[in-house]
Amino acid sequence: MPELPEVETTRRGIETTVTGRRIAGLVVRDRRLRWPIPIGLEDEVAGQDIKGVGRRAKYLFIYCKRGALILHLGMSGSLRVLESAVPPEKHDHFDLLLDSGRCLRFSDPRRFGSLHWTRGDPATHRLLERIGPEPLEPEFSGAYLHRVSRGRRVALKNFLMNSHVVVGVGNIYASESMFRARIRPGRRAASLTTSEAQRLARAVKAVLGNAIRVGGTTLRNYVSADGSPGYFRQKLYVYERAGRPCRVCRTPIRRTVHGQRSTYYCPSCQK
DNA sequence: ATGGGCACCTGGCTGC
DNA sequence: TGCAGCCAGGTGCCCA
Repeated sequence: MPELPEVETTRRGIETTVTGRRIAGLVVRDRRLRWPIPIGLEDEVAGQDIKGVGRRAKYLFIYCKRGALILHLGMSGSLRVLESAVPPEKHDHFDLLLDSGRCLRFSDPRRFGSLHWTRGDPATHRLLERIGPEPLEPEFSGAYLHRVSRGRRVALKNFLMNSHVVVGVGNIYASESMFRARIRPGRRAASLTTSEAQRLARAVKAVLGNAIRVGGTTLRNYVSADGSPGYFRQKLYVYERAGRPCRVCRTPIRRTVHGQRSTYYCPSCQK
């Protein structure tokens, strides 16, 4: 479920609960996430003081005095704040217990999520050191997009989803951004003109920014940190709307596949 | 360097 | 009602 807006919503949702607290314990029930949770992490983390919560791409950071936890929600993960460590359910893989008595519970049916610990700056962690700019930062601009797309033959939608180009643009928002920029997702990246690159960068910022403002899109069973669902608070223009009329021009939305992922677009609005 | 495909996993839905 | 088949929001890695 989580794309960048959902991850940022989660970050904000846990921030005030965990900042300034001490970790009373880490309880791991299933280590088999995308990367196994290291044995002994419980001892490393217990007693650490939490300084704050950060995010880079879709990775969440819990900064501690002597290191940081690096968390990823994968495709089906969620992080919730509980008043106490009530009995866990099937996919509740670990709990971070706080000295306040509260519990930060990680749940992830598909186990594509992950938990790492680093003693250094998490931004320089092996998984993060070579990724592209944040989409909402000024560094990500039309000029940047135009420059890095020169000579690239991949479909624009895949290009947008490449974390070396820009981070945090997942499958839903890639389609939505292409629609907002009125550019066909299957075009080669190199075909972007300067004005189209400008439109596309602005579209990505607007789509992600709006989604964050309303607390994430949320399809199916995503829950934010307080457990609220937040269904469809963002209006989707093309995603999962194949065959239905375009909200702008009524032309039926088309579905295609790029890089084994569903792509949606309006054949009339997008050129 | 680039692009394409695969892998990791479970659950929900569809259609027979 | 049962079951096989297909699909799903991520992303690191391997190979040509």
